[in-house]
Amino acid sequence: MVDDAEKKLLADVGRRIRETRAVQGLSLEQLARLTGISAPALSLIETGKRDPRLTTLSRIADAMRVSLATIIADGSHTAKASDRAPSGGYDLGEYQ
Amino acid sequence: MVDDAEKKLLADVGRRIRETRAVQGLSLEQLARLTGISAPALSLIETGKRDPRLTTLSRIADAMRVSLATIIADGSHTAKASDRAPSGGYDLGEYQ
DNA sequence: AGCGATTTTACCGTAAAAGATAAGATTCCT
DNA sequence: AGGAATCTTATCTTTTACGGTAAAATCGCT
Repeated sequence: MVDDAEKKLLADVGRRIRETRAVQGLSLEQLARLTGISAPALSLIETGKRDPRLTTLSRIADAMRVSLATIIADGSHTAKASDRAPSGGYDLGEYQ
Repeated sequence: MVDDAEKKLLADVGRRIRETRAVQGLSLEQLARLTGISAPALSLIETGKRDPRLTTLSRIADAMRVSLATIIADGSHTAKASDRAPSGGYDLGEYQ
C-alpha cells in the first residue's frame, strides 16, 4: 500500500463505512460487538489507515445490512465493465 | 475465517476472478506481472484459500480492467441498498 | 505416451492485519 | 468549565497475507 490511488480507495471505503454507521446511529463499540472486529480496528479502517481483508469488509457490511458493493463502490470503472481505460497505466503489450 | 458464509464468499470471488481472467486469455503468470502479485498468491485467491486485502483485490480488478464490484458482487443483498434482510442473523436489539 | 505450459502446493521470511488493553484526544452535553 | 461518551493512537501478541522459490500436479498438445 504505497500507491496513491490505493490510499484514496481505502479512504473512500472507510468514509462510506463511517457514513453508513452514522446513518444507523451506531457507535464504534456497538459495531465492534456486531462484527466481532475491535473498535480500534474499525477506527483504523474508517480512517483509511488500514487495508482490510475481504471477509472483514464482509462482516462490516453484513452487520449494517448493506451490500458489500455499497461499501466498496469503486469510483473508477464503476459499472459497465465494457469501458476501455484509454491509457490507464498498465499495458498488456507482448503478453496476452 | 472460520465461518462458512465467509468461505463461500472467498470461493465466489475467486471464481469470478478466474472467469474474468479466462475470458481475457491471461495466464496466472501474466496476471502476476500485471498486478505485481505473485502467481502462487493469485492461485490461492482464485481457489478461495486466501482472504485477500482490499487493495489486493483492487489491483487485480484494475489489471483486468473490470470494476471491483464486478469481482465482488455479493449474492446476498446485491444492489438496491434499501433491502431489509427479514431476519438475517444479527439483531441489533438494544443497540441502535 | 511424452512434452511443455499452466497451475497448485509447500516452505521460508517479511510485513501487516487484527484483538486486547490502555492512554490520549475529541466531541457533546449541561 | 467539567464530565461522559466517543473516537483515536500506541503498544504488544498472534495470525495471516504476500513474495520468492522450488517442487509437485494438472492440463493441453501432437
